[in-house]
Amino acid sequence: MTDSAQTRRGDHRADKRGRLVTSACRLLHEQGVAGTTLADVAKDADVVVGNIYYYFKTKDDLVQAVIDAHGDTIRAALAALDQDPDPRARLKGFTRGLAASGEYAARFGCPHGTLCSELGKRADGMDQTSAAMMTLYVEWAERQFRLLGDDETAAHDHAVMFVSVYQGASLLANTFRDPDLMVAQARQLDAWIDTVADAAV
Amino acid sequence: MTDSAQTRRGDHRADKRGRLVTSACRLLHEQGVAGTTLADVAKDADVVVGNIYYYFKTKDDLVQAVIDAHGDTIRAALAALDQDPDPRARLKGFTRGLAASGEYAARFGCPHGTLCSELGKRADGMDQTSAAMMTLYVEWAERQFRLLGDDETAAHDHAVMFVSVYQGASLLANTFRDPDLMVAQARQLDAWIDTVADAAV
DNA sequence: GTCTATACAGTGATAGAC
DNA sequence: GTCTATCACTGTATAGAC
Repeated sequence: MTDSAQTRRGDHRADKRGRLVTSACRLLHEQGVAGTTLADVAKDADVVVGNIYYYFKTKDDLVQAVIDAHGDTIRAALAALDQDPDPRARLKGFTRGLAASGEYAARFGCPHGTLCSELGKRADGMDQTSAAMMTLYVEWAERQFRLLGDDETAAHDHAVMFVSVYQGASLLANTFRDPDLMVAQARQLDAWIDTVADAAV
Repeated sequence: MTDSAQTRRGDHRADKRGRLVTSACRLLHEQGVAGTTLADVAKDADVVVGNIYYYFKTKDDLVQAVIDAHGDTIRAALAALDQDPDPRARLKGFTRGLAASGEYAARFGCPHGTLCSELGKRADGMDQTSAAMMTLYVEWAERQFRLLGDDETAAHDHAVMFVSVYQGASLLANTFRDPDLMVAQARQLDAWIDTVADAAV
């Protein structure tokens, strides 16, 4: 994210770095980290494979760039939801997005969740940086529950529950290849939000 | 599971097949499918690597055997919970198990969830067989919610929500390396079960 | 049934010309 | 900055002796 501004400055066709990250973003989601080769990324971005190493020192470096890009995406999406002044409406705006992404999740799961799942087994630093994506979700939800009247620990627990359902539903939608599952779970989540919000006040 | 009886019949030290499945079970969980080589499994099971192919035609065959073994484990665990006559107590027995497996989940995630996550991106048949593990959970929970008074669709949606929280919490506990997260979410799930159960009757 | 040796296909990464 | 060629290595899988 520190260099994403630099990445975007030149939007000429010569912005190979940006194209590599965009392609890697999609391919890592669809095929997983281990299942995606640098040759795959290079081909999709229309870059010669050896040239990747001019922009990224190692494959992990490219993965890191993808994680940073996801961070930007998440921040932007949550900022859009923050337009609404009502915290409960914000949370439900989130679940509306969930339901809408059913087809997507059913095919490949949540891009951030599956990435964390795969990197979570590693003991090097890569697992910690992917955790930052989930932290964005949790802290955002935490703020909403605080505004709804929760104390600090309640807000945290509710926020984790909120994100858990999101991630769990994405996993199950993908496992069962069922987009409607996301729609149904978004409804469940809405009902749960109401019980929590009503109890908090 | 069809040949698990055969596997168990001879418990001599010569039961190499059983040892291979046991080792693969653990290693696939800790390192992922792609991250685990047949050499890893062979070494852990104290079997020469070339010999694996006498028992399993391909690596995917071994993965399939692991999935079948997980199926047996899940069935046994759920059957143990069924000893309790009260469906609500059964569900809470499940969440107690969740809280207890915090350390485990924090290090490597849920063995079944991470397996589904990784295989879910594949388009061959392997993704469907791993889905069977999740079906076991969902159908079991579905039966409990039916007994609590839910109609068919409500029971299904509640069951999926139940398993979603389980899976999502496991993912987050692993992502944040936080065993306590599972304990807190087990409590959240208990509270949710109560609201659902009380509303159903 | 068990083991050794090895074929074979990638895959990440580097060197160096242009 | 870009490209070609290639290295070093790993991983699945097979052949065949014992």
